[in-house]
Amino acid sequence: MSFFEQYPVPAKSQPESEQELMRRAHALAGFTLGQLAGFAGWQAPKNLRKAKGWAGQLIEYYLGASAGSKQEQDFAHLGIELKTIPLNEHGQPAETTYVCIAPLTQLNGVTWEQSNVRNKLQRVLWIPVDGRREIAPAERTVGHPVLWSPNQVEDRLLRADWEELTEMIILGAVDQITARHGVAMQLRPKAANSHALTNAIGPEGELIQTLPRGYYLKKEFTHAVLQRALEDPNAFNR
DNA sequence: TCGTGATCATAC
DNA sequence: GTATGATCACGA
Repeated sequence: MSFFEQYPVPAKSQPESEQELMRRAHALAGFTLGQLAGFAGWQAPKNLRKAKGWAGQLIEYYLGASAGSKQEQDFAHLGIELKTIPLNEHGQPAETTYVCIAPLTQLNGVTWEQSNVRNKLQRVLWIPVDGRREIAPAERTVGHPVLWSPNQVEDRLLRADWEELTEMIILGAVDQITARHGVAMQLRPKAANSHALTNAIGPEGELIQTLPRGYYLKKEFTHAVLQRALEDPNAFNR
């Protein structure tokens, strides 16, 4: 059977329902990134060193994510955020997962419920992809999708980390935050290079310039999320 | 070996 | 610069 018989959807079109999105996602499982790239007329890079977002953008294309640099979920009309997650030889996340840019000013009164982190993570479609570096991107296989929403325990973990980090930012201690802060989620540089600067709050409450930061999910947390899906296939059904 | 800090491509 | 998509790469 040809790929297009299994995937009779005009790529790049927006899925109209969660069911359609999931049908598309399931149809990608088992194919390599090279096959999918070929069907789409894309060229697979030799490695991801200068194409770090390539796999994510290829999956976006097939699932019909509204491309763009807008600060909202990939499927805003469905309330779903898309994340490709590279797995190592043990089936564990090979990388942390970028969530969103961290606001470093005008945080007074912002609550977890209003935060961009929570908005992005409220419902995530995980697409596991072989992330072994010794294998060429074109040979890496796409896995079965997992549609996840944080359970109470997960939400509390994320909230606690967000509140701790946000508190430090508000108190002018952003430059003392390292990736070691946080249990499930950490704050790390998110910039073109280490010379990039953005506004933040200083120790005396004054405006300072610092490296732009982003929120990232730690590997262990993401691993637990994916593990929960494997142990109970119905865990994330609604 | 692996996590932290650094970095790459692209759109606007 | 900010925001999207992320992974790289070196020092501990």
